[in-house]
Amino acid sequence: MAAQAAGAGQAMTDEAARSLEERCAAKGLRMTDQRRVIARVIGGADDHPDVEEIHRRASAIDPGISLATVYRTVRLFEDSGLLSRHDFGDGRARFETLHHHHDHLIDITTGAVIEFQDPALHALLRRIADELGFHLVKHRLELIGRPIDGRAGGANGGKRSPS
Amino acid sequence: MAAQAAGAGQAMTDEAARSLEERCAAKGLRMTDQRRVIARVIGGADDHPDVEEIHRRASAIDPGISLATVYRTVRLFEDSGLLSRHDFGDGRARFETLHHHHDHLIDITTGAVIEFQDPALHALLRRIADELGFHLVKHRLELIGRPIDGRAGGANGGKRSPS
DNA sequence: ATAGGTGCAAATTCTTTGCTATTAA
DNA sequence: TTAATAGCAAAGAATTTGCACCTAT
Repeated sequence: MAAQAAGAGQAMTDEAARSLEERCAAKGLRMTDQRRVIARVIGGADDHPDVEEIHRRASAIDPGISLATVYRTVRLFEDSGLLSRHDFGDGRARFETLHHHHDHLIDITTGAVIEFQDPALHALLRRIADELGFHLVKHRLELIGRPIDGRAGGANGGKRSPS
Repeated sequence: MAAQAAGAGQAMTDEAARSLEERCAAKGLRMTDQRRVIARVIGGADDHPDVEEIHRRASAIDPGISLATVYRTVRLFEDSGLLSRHDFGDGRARFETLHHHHDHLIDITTGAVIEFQDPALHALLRRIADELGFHLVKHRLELIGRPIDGRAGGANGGKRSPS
């Protein structure tokens, strides 16, 4: 089987959070309380929160954090190569830590996001770019699908459905 | 060769414009002067203009057309299945008529958009969705690439660089 | 000490909408 | 005729920014 669902069962609630903080520090970023909290929130998320959701979760830990700071921090982390930003079709940007490479399939009926990875796909994309005379720097890909009757939610390994 | 650049040399300045107008009428849309002009602009474009650019080009033909009308028309055409909307990373939405299926590669150095189509890619995407338990409804894909030295602009068949 | 960060509110940017006058069918 | 449309300006939603005050390093 080429494509396999990924990202469902990783135990990353605390470990990845700390490593995001670590990676921030390693990048030489000034670590304020706010950034630490935001890093923990994003690193500990197993979904793809938008800025407001990150702010909501961060506020639960430290009520003083402003939305502007979340925007600034998320931008900073992205520019530092620690986060990736996604556009799932609703107006807002969604974020996740940059762990293993994967792409997303969006359930058109629920909005749920399923992660998958497929080496053959990446090889093909690289080859296509190459044939057009380009070195593939990165790509944006979302599949939009409708569950096949009978095996609908099966691939969605316990992921919270994002509204 | 699997992927081939497409969309560069089609003679569509007038023919596709008329056919977009025709398709609008065929869909039962009320054809106002504004819609006719906007249809001609979009149908005649060989690039991927955003709303402001469409408005600019439409205004050159009929100065009375408002931006709001362009937004409404573009939305209408999209909902009628006559247009596709793209997000190339800059904030605004880009549009093009829905002709043959293709995807886009964006030159990271210039922002130029190269169209390509690759049947093997689409087959693979369908298969991936299928393996995850989904019927592939549609997909969003952009490759971001850097020209390989020596054969840089070669694949870009006379396409206007979109700022 | 001080360059850089934060909060707040105001500003931007892209897009949608309420309302009245206009028009295609 | 009359329901749908256009223009205009005001409203929204997401994101950015100016400024005075704080704080990691």
